[in-house]
Amino acid sequence: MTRLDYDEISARLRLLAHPERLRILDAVRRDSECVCHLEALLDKPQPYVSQQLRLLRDAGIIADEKQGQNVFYRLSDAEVRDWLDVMLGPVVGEHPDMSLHKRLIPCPCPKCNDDTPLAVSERLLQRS
Amino acid sequence: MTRLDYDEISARLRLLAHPERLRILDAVRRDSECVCHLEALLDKPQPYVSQQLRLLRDAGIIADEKQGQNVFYRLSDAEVRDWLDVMLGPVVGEHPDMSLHKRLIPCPCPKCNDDTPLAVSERLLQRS
DNA sequence: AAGATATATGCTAATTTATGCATGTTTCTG
DNA sequence: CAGAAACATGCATAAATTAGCATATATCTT
Repeated sequence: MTRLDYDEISARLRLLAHPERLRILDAVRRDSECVCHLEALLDKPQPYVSQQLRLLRDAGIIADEKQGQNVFYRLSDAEVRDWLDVMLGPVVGEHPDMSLHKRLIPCPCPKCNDDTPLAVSERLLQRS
Repeated sequence: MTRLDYDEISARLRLLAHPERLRILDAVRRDSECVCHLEALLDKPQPYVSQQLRLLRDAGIIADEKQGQNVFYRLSDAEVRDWLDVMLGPVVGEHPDMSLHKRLIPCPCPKCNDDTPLAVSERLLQRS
C-alpha cells in the first residue's frame, strides 16, 4: 500500500480548482483543441488562455502538439481524466459549446476546415 | 442534461486542494473523529485545525455533532465522498495513523474510552 | 462558583494565486 | 524579406488564501 502524499495530490488539485482551467480541461478531455478554439470558448484574451494552458502543461496534465501555425492541446494525464470523469461526469458526446464555436468562428486551423470549401464560406456568410 | 457549473465545482474543489484539509477529510470519511484526534493527526495548533474544520463545515462538506465536551466531525457530502474515493483511493480499513493516535494520546473522549478502564490506565502508563 | 478542558472565533501579516498587458517568437504568405 | 497570424512569455499589480495568535465560549468537575 503506497502512502498518500497529500501535498502532491493537493498541488495537482489546486490546478483543477479554477473555473477557467476546469472549462479548458472539460474541452480537451474529449478531443484535442487548438488555442484559438479555447480562446473562443473562454471568451478571454489570448495571453490569458495561454497562461492557463502553461500551468496545466508544466504540470504534465495536458500536452501540446504543434501543427503548422496552430498548437493543439489534449489531456495527457490518465489520473486526472479519472478525476474529471467523477467531478464533471463522464464524457458522453461532443462538447456542447465546442461544436457551436466550430460553426461560428472562422478559424483557419485544419480542425475547422476538414469539410468542403463551400461549407466554410457558407458559414462565414451566416455570421452577419 | 444539467449544465455544468464550473464556478461552483471549482469553489468546492478549492476547499479540497489543501494538504491539511485533505488529510482531515481522509480521516473523517472513514469514521467521525473529534477535534482532539485531528489535532494530533495534523500536529498543528488547535485553532488552526478548528479553522480548517470551519471552512469545510460552512461548505457543508463535513458535519459536526457535539457530544459533551467534544465535537465530532464526519464527512457529510456524498459527492465529495465519491471524489475522495477516486483521488485518495477507496477506504479500505482503519485509518493507518488514527489507530496509532488512539493509542498514544490520552484523550478523554468516548471514542478513546469505549474499552475497559484497565486498558485506559495501562495505555497511560506506557507513555512514559 | 471557580477552574479546567475542548473547541470556536476574530483579526492580522505573510504568502500565494490571479489577472492584465506589453512584447517576444515562430510560422506562414505574398 | 516584410507583414500577418497564432501563440508564448515576462512582469507588475490586484485579489485571495494561508497561517499564526489572542481571546471567547461552552461544558464539565470539584
